[in-house]
Amino acid sequence: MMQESGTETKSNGSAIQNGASGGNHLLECSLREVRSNGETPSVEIGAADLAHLQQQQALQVARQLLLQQQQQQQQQQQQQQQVSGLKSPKRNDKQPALQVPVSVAMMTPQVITPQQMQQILQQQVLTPQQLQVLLQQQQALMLQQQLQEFYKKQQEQLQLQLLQQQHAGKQPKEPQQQQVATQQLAFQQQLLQMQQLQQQHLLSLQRQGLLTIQPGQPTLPLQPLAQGMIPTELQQLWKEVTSSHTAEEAASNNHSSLDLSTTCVSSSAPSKTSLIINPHASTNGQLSVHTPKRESLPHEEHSHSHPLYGHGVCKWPGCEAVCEDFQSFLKHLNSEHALDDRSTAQCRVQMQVVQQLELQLAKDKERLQAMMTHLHVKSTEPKATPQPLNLVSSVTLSKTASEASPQSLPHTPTTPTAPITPVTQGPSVITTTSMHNVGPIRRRYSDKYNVPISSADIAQNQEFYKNAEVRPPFTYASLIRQAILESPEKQLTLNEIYNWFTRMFAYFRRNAATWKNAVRHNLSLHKCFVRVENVKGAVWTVDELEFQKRRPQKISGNPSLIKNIQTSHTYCTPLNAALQGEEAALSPLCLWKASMAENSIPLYTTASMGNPTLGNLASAMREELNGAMEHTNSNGSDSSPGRSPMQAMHPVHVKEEPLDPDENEGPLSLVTTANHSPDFDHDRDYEDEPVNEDIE
DNA sequence: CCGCCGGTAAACAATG
DNA sequence: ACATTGTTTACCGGCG
Repeated sequence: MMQESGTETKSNGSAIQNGASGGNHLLECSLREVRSNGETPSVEIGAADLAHLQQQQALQVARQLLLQQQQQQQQQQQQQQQVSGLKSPKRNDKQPALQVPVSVAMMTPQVITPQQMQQILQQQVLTPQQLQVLLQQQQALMLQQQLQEFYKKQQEQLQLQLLQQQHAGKQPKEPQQQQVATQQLAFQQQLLQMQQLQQQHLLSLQRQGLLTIQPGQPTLPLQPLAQGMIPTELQQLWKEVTSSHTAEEAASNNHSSLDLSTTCVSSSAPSKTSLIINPHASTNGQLSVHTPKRESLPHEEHSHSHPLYGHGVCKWPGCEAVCEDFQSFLKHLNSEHALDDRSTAQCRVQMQVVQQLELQLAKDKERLQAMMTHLHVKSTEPKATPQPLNLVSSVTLSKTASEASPQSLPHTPTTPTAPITPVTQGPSVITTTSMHNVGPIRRRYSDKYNVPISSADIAQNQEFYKNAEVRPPFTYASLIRQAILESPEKQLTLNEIYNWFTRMFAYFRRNAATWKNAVRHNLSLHKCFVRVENVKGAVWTVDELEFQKRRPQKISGNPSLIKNIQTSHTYCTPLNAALQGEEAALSPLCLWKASMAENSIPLYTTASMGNPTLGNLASAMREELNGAMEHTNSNGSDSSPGRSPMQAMHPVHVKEEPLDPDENEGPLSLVTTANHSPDFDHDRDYEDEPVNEDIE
């Protein structure tokens, strides 16, 4: 009925309806939502904006790494080619999964130098899989370092200010000193705060079991990560800064006076450079990448290395000021981002961003693991695997995808390939540079592309959509049908259908108004949905026959596909097989799978740019690979996916079973249950939940 | 180019 | 009066 959808509908409805006049773009909607949500309580500054910018920062790091890796991979590829002659570009990933020193590389909490990386790569010590992990670790570390550096700079700035004040106000004024002291205090408090946050983060990770390590799997060096932020270290840094500043000062004084008030900024800039750079850079050998060398170095160097500067733009969260050269950047940095409330607040936010990223990273890693496991499982199945994937990918992406695949292979870090099986096409998916699809919403998809599935797959796919705010590549009709069929009674009220949507798809948790309308529209429009009067109102059921009537045309197109589908039945659980027997064309189960393959590389991320809940890094990476830089994936992996397994369900209002064609529940539901996903309608599951850090 | 399909928007009625 | 549910129409874009 209506009583239950309350909150959600209201909030969403208003949010969207207000602005969504003509534009039928969810993108816009999501943007709007984000915007309206930007005003999350906690943070004073436009959290969304900050988050977005900060995300970009993170992306920057990822980008660097990716570039590195790509280059290295290219080299690697070249080597291979040299060795293997003209051998088909289609290297079959059989890469004898060298179970080698991964441990060394993987477990080391330190950032591996490019050289080391290169060595590793050249020696082919690592499988792509391992590389992926490594990459992720590296990213995490880089982030940590960035943050660390950030803090160092803050410290330095503080120090600098201190110096300046001392200089400027030669007459030591008590108030000034006090001020400085308080600033120091404040900053130290921040450090402590940071520590606490970090610890909390760790704890939460542990609670979530993210810290538990899968046996053979090298996991994130969380420990080291945490250490990277540890207060003691930071405080040590602080000390270093404080103690070394004299030396610094001396050095820098050679070039300019520190007195900003009297000296024009340009002259002070270099001094800052030197200040910013040195002391601590050395404390942590890993920082070499980012640490600008002394001022003697060409500006390019600086611009390359300063994490807050790039592409002629200040990358301070929320800033984006244009600075033609590094010098002016430094000026800007010091003038605009001095140690004040705003900066510290931003700093705080950045901290949270990093934490989010870490969390996300962990999750994504888990997901990756699941994906790989999944593929592994699948690999045991005959030929099914490779093709479908390609098909799927080519569907959403471009047709060039399949062609591109061979070459592109090396690029894909996410390739689940190696140790597992010849899954050749992973890459193709990733590499396809088609971005026209980003545009989002419309895809014609997997309806047609059915892929063999195992129940495990389904579960994982479900998990995927539950967490990832990716538009599911299914038609509304398919989804509605699925929802209904999943229900114990094969019938649902409208509201229950809504709830199913929100429960199963993060995407629908976010973009509410339109899809509800669409659901109603579909229910009414399609004959296959039958409205049945019920005691407690009306429920919707599916007329399978009707439903399938429409399908045949669709799938008719591609014989090979059909073939796949048919073969696929074999692999489906008996129940599923029964179900699929008739509706191979549309079995949502298969859809799940297909989409999964498709979406493991969410090109068409629902771009909600400023989403406070950061986009997930992996997606970002993929996008990077795809060149789709502009579309950040709002992951709404709001860490609150399948919660509320609530098994208690509304007592049966069993009425009629209009259709028995399949009294079998699809395996989906089986799996679902197994997977703890809340299978039944619980009209409140998500409504009371944080469903929306976004939806107001 | 056309027709089909699916998504979106919106108007409207019925109902609670 | 309002929200929900349900129906219907129109339009758009992708695709075969």
